[in-house]
Amino acid sequence: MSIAISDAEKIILDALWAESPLTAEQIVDRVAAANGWEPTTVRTLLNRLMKKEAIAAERVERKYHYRPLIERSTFLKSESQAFLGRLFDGKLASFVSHFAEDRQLGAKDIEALKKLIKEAESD
Amino acid sequence: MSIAISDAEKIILDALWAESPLTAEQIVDRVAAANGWEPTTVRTLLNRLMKKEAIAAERVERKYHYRPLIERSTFLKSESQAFLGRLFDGKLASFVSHFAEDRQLGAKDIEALKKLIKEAESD
DNA sequence: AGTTAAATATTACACCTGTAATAAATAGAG
DNA sequence: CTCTATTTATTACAGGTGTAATATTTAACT
Repeated sequence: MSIAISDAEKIILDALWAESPLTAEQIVDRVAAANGWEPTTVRTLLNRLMKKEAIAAERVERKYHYRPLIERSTFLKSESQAFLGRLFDGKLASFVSHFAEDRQLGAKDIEALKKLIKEAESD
Repeated sequence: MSIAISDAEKIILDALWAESPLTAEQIVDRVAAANGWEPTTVRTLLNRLMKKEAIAAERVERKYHYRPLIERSTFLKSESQAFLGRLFDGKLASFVSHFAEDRQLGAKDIEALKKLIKEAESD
């Protein structure tokens, strides 16, 4: 089941992936207002992430300095794989195809895809 | 928040998308063993899907005949959008790019992507 | 009409998640 | 040494989810 990070927990991880280590207070500053959270909510999420060993903390004076233990790219990869597996039989092409059918493919997406293909082929 | 169908519920929906209407018993036959579920578990999931109005049932004699109320493609679309939004800022290209970086793009994927691009452009 | 078998409906229960409030520890101020 | 402010830790609580067991309804049989 991948790494089982909840949506709320991921917001904390995002902050730590952007910059770390951070103290609890700094994390509160970065995410609480934007999500309408009380500081205690952020603390709870930090504790849960600790328990899951998704982050670690080092005590410096009286404050903890938190840093991520799992890498962003690892997380994205496992979530992506879980998503494709769950809905599209693990196949990227099925997913993109479904997307295209729905006419949700924008010009920008097409440009990006072309570039990726070129890179993948020249490799 | 899309349609909020849980993983277990989706397994039931998959059966109904493949064929419908089906009776509870027929659904049990199709999914229980494969998932290690008791028949009552399947009933519970059917009831929850009813409450969510994801499926409907018609009583024929003494059995209900279930059918999906949400379309598979609608569901896939909303799940896909939620996934891209949650992890890749809503951008398909970011997702594919992350995928490519990881060298998870297979020859088959590239073929499929090329075809899609051609179709999208000739459109 | 009473009993049984089949089907459906209700209830259960633990764990996860979102969202905190409250309690405890500890360092610094007086 | 005691009080207070800061920080961390513990507890809470409702709703969703996985996974069922039990209870009720109902149609059919004797």
